[in-house]
Amino acid sequence: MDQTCLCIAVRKASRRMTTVYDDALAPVGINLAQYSLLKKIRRMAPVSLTDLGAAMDLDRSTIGRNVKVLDRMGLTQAITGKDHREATVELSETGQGVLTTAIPLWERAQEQINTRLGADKVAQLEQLLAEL
Amino acid sequence: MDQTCLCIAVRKASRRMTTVYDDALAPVGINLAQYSLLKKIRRMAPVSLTDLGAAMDLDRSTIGRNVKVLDRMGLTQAITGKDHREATVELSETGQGVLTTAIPLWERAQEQINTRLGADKVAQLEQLLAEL
DNA sequence: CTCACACGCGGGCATATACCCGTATCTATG
DNA sequence: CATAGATACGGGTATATGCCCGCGTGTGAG
Repeated sequence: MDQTCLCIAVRKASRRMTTVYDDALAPVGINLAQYSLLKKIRRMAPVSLTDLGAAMDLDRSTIGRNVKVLDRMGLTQAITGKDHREATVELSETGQGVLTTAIPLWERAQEQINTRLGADKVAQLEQLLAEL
Repeated sequence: MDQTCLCIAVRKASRRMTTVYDDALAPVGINLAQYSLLKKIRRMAPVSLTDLGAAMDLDRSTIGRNVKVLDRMGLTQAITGKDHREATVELSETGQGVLTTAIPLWERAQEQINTRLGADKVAQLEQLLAEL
């Protein structure tokens, strides 16, 4: 008997669900990870990479690299503060526009999942995941 | 109000849980993704990369690259069949040994999650994830 | 004021993952 | 049998992610 591995199940679900959101966001040229990062930056801006990492539960270096991509896309910009160690970032105007456009697309993906699973099960799932 | 994004929650859970399993498996020098792949190869061997990909819900090229790593580690080996297009793989003896050693470690990680969440909630979670 | 230590990052290294294209091989049709 | 179309991969390209190391910057203890 093959014991199911919760971790593998979660990873698989993660991949699949990410694809749904990525597809939904494709028209604006960003993926879910970038969307998530943009939203966080908007909320926290101006924010250091370290703080972003802590808030998103991601390694600082990961944030650094991902922000670099957003920078290259012109969606974010660095701000120079007093502490010359910090790389503080905020959304560019383009970034704000993209995020605004992206939100309804993201909501559509949310609805897609809600429809497929049912709102109560989604809530249940969120609850369980939060306990991990 | 910040609507929680199920996808982001799943991704976060995936990262965190993967770390737990990766740490548990570290003593044998493999991570969860590799463990999962080795187990699948053992069950299906000799198996083509395409079939592995289908079984694991992963892109074929991803399987190819991941198997290459296992190959380099000496855990798997290629078998030449009649169809010269296929890259059929199976576990090496070392790979079998590593997998055998890894299983108890993996089980410990399973237990860790079970303890933290409770068996019933784990079952619930698996159920919900399967519906995605 | 200085210097040791803490802090914030970038870059190196490695894996995981996906998509696309080109090549090699097989197969089935004419 | 010859060739068009289907298959199976490998490699290129790009992102996401983590860990570790080294460098530059801040800061507080003496």
